[in-house]
Amino acid sequence: MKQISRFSHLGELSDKDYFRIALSVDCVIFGFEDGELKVLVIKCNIKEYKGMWSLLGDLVRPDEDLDSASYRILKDRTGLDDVYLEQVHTFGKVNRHPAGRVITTTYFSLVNIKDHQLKLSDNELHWHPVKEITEMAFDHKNILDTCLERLREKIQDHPVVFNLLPKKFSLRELQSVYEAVLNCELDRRNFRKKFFMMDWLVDLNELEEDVPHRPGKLYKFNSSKFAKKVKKIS
Amino acid sequence: MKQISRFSHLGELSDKDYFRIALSVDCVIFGFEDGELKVLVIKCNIKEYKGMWSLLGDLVRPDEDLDSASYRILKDRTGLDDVYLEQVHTFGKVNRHPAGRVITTTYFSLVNIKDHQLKLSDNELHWHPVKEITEMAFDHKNILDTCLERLREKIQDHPVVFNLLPKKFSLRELQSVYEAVLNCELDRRNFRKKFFMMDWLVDLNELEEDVPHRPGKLYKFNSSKFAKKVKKIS
DNA sequence: TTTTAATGTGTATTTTTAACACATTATTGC
DNA sequence: GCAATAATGTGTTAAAAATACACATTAAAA
Repeated sequence: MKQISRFSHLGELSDKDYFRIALSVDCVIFGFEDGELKVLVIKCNIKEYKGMWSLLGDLVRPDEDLDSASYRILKDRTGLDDVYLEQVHTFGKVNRHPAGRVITTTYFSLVNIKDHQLKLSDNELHWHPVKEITEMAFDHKNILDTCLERLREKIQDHPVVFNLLPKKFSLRELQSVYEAVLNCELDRRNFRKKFFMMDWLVDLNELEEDVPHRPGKLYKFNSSKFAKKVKKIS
Repeated sequence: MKQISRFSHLGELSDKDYFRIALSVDCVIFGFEDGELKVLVIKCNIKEYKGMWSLLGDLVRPDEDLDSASYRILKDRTGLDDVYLEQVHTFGKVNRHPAGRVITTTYFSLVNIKDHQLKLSDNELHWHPVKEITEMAFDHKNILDTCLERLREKIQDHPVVFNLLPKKFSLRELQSVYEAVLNCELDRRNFRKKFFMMDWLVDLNELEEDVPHRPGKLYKFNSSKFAKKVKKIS
């Protein structure tokens, strides 16, 4: 490792001291199942937080980009490749990790749970309803809250929730995702109206199957027609 | 330094390897002067970017919180104490710093330039109009752009621009700040209407002095009456 | 005293958001 | 097969917010 000469005016501390901070990445991986927003968590096995849920994370390797690190964690854990990933915040309190100084950069991700059931053989891994999580290891509850808030802002004007759904979905399912994320009820007519106006959907001229009621039309996300001007979901 | 046992499953790399990433903080310090948005920059003296402007930054010390590090930089450089500071993004490309692996967390800050002219004796430090900066050392132009975009979003519904102004200001000055930040013209009547509706201002019943035209009324920021529901500035 | 250049104010129009009800369709149970 | 059920699908109206726009007032400067 070369000298960090840009900071050489700080003579009172040697470079060696500065490399005593570890950098990690934690991923808040959101999924949607049974009408609920869920998050992928794992049982913590360090003694201070034994048995509590924690987020998926790992240390950043010296030779990988920060974004690549989050991508690697996601891919290793879920087997998914083409996922939505967004950096949210970096948490850097001195004592946030009992084992030493670890600063963590957090990302949230949106995946379709059904797409990677296979990988969940690891029974320490678990999809947990976000609403029911009150406590987590480390500062992970705080991280989860921060990412959830970011997600709520994001879906207001960016077409990202499609990542939580299968390729083909009904408007009912789409609305259900919004309601789960925002934790509120939405007016069906206004909801549909807005989505048709925004041009985010393609009508597949197919109907739902195996639903215990009148089947709804199926749509897919229209990736080619991102509306420049976007509107809030009411 | 203790073992980072949470990550101990990663047997293929020793802990030592992980501590070869340095963590820095860079501050995008915005000011407002002569009707322009400015940013505090410093001449870069590492050979790869000799003479180019760079942001104010420093390595994070092992025993200080991440937020404290940004605060320290700001205080050391500007002498200001009670300033607005917000974390924006962490940049972590492997080769972003020529001297080695440095991941940087960036903050933007809003200060009133007039409040700390004294400290600017250091002539490597310089308030530069944001609009005129096309190139910077490292990835700092990218960082500046990211922070500017965040600032633009922020001022839409949060009362933060007051930090760029003196305690007492006219509506003209306030509008001028918005126009400088958003880089657009605003309708004076609508602008005033909205601010009065938002209840962010206190009328001081004083008039501007030493202006070469009819003096406007002076206001101060109403810190006690944060409106819950905020509106976009048009 | 006149000119200049800013401050200060109100209304009408358009756009967006929010509230709201009934007919239609496929499934389920009798 | 038929009735009951539970969802889908659709338009209008009212309220709120955003936008466009013009003229009288005031103090300084000429």
